[in-house]
Amino acid sequence: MTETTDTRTTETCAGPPQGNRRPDGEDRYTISEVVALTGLTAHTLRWYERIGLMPHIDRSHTGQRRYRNRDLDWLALVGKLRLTGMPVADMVRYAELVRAGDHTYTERFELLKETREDVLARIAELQGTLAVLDRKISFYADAGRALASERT
Amino acid sequence: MTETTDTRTTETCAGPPQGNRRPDGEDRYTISEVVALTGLTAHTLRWYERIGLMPHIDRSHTGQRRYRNRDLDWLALVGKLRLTGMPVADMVRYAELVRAGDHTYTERFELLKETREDVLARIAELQGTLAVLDRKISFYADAGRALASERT
DNA sequence: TAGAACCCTGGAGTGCGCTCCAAGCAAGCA
DNA sequence: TGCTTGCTTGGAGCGCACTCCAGGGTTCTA
Repeated sequence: MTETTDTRTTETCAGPPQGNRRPDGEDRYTISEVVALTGLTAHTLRWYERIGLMPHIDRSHTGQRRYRNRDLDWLALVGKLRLTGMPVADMVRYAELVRAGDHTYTERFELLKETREDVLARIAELQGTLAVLDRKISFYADAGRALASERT
Repeated sequence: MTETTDTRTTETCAGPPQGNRRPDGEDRYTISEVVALTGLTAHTLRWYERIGLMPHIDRSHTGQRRYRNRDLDWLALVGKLRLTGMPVADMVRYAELVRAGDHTYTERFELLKETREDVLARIAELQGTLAVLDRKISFYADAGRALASERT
């Protein structure tokens, strides 16, 4: 159970495996392939690397990036965390913990649990908003019917 | 059923009435009172007004803002919409429709329905993220137990 | 009547998360 | 061989949603 395995190569951790991936060993994607697979821009991918949100990406003999399946898995997790509104700085912190090795397990655990609480709170907030929207929507639906019947 | 009534004075539209409000007629809050009631900063309140997200706020004889209950209701709605991630520009658009009068009912209706769909999609995304987090959290919980038993 | 606390304005500044640019190297192909 | 397309870098720029500032007027309390 290595640090790489637990956070980056088990694709069950970041959603179902995406279709068009190459088998391990031949998984060397160019940046534009990763753009197509993730929906991120090449700018963003390079920026993620610069700020330490990505591990060091393999390079071809001429220095071009060659992403691997585990990098895609990591990007999938980052994408999920981004959806929660987690600041990029916090994700960088998590990435640093992963790089630091196994002794950071508990810290990562705590960080994930806090994030989980945040997500639950966000969902509750959104459901509150949904209730407000539904009230207003039904108000406008009634108003629309009233106007329609006035016209007839 | 006036335009003001439908979107700003019916407090049932923006959540339960907050406790410490004054009765209509004596509802003239200073900006710092609104700060205390909403959690927004005075800067933000003035900025909302400048960009057209607030209606024109009543002024005292010396030009100081005096907010009314309907303004608080509107701010409560804005707060809810903000939680959905709706861009301020879209909220300004909605505010403009409200100011424009009753003939914008259907447009407001459509806007709210779209927002509702967005919120539902956001909730679904967050629930997907929650599933990922739960998988990772239980992984770390197991890893923690394994490390603990190794040590004994 | 003084002093503290509050409020006003237009405009400039901030932090975040990208997004783009310039200048150059590399790879595939007619 | 030239042409097109793609990739590289550090650093500058952008849009959003605030956030703050300077310089001045107002209101409240003692």
